[in-house]
Amino acid sequence: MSKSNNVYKDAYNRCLRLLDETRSLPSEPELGVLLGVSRTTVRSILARMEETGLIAWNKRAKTVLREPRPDDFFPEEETDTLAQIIERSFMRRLLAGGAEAGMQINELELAREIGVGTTSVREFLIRFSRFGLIEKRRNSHWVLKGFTRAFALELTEIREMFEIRSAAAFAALPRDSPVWADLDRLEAEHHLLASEIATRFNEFSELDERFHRLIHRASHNRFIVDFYDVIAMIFHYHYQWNKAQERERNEVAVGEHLAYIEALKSRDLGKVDAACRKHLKSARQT
Amino acid sequence: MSKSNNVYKDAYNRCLRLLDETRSLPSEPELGVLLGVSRTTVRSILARMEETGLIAWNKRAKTVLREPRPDDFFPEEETDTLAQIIERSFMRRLLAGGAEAGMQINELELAREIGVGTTSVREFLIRFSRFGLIEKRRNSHWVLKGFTRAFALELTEIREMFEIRSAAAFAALPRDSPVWADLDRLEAEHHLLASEIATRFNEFSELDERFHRLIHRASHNRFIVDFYDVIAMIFHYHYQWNKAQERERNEVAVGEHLAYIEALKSRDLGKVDAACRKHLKSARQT
DNA sequence: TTAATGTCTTTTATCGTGAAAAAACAGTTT
DNA sequence: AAACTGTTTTTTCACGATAAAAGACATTAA
Repeated sequence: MSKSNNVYKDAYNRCLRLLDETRSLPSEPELGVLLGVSRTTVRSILARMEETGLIAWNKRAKTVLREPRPDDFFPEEETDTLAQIIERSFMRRLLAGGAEAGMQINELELAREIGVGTTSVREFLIRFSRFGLIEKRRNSHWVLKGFTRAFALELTEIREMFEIRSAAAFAALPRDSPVWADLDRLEAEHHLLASEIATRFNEFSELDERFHRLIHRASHNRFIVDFYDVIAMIFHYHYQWNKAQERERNEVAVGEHLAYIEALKSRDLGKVDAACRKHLKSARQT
Repeated sequence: MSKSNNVYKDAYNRCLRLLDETRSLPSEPELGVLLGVSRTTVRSILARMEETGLIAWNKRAKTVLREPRPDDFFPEEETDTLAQIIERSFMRRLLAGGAEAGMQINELELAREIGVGTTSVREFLIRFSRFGLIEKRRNSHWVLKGFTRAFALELTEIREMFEIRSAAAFAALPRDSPVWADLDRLEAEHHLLASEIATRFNEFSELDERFHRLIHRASHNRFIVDFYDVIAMIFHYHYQWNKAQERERNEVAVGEHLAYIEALKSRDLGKVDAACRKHLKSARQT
């Protein structure tokens, strides 16, 4: 079992959803772009669709024969990357079990527990190390630094520096920059969400991330943009863990975002700074 | 050839230098701490030293029999980590050959060229990616982003933010903090280097790194401290490449450092800020 | 009874290998 | 000739295996 074919399975599932919309599928290269996979994978997908009677495939002609049924889909859990699987297991362990600082992490044990090879675990840990939660002892084990208060404060400090600077850069962008249209679109989504906050409050975190990423991108600095990965990762797991007053918190945040957007659109640096700081301050509480 | 014994060889060489100073070696655990390796490795070293007639080893007694000769040492190049070897090859390729942005990086090709397994190259690239010079396409190759002017500017922007903040934190440290003694020591070293700048100017880069790392550490923020790795890496290879007016540049920098140290010692935030900015400004030129 | 040495076990670092996926090449169709 | 399909080659991803190095346990000396 050297490599799972999750790329194929995931693309297959997404391709099934395309069948609902059309009578016939586009060309192989076009499908490849659409699904974000190579033509090799596209052809495997088409081959199976033909086999299961979903389409008739003859060279360029790919006619849809029937609607996909639920059992045509591959199970969700088979579409995950190994990296995702490892990350989830690791984070669960970290959040659920005792995640005391100083604890040592054992590659082999982790690999056995998750049921994957050691190489994948090693590579995951190396990638994960940039989040500042673990550290490597040369020729030896990894050390957990813990989800401590100190960590949160250090993260927040950088976040504030970067966000304030990015917001200023954003406001200074010329009127004809395409980001203003993006901002308008996000503003509309915020209004929509605000009006249906009672039922859709859990969709906020996704919107939140898109909004902040847009702002950070205005810095035109790869280190600032990349750092948002750290923030996003922490937010992601923090959300899953701490659901207390989620609705209220999100409602407040939407309001702050709207004020923040307003300030950005005014292009008044003083206002931007104030709105940004206000939002960050309330984010800091959690 | 699953794993080279460079840890052993390097520790062996360092242990040879200890023989000059003493008549007999300390206990195994003590030696382990001294050399930074496990007792297993210490015992391999002792075993070989006994074999080559350097010491007489009987349980606790480890008497030095003769001075080490040059040919007792393992060749320098055999003491390098695989990671170091890969990094060097990679950087040489990057700096020497055409390092145009957008170029693809091929794991397999790199591995073959350097003569190592693909796993090691992969792990190196993952670690290296945090420097912001390369980027991964999922399930596909790495893309080189290039040593461009933009990269230098983005790096400088963050560096300035972090350094100014760290310097302020440094100056605010209480009088009884041990860092002041460290600073005094560094100041003395700067004076010494300044007086012998004609012959020792190439030792500056090492001093420079220690100085800035001390300041960054005062931020007590792991992200700031870790970021200095990026700066140090770039400096390291930049120095090797651009030796023009090295002496003059370093002489100026030593002077700026001394003024900077003076400002820190005054604990006057205004002065610190000014000295820090001045130094960063001239560093920016290059 | 503390701290060393001697011995055995576990973990890390690295490689070769093979399937999945991408990419390159060659031949067709419009 | 531009864009597609068919076929072959190359690269990435992940595994198990193995030597180096670390770590744990048992024994002995001071």
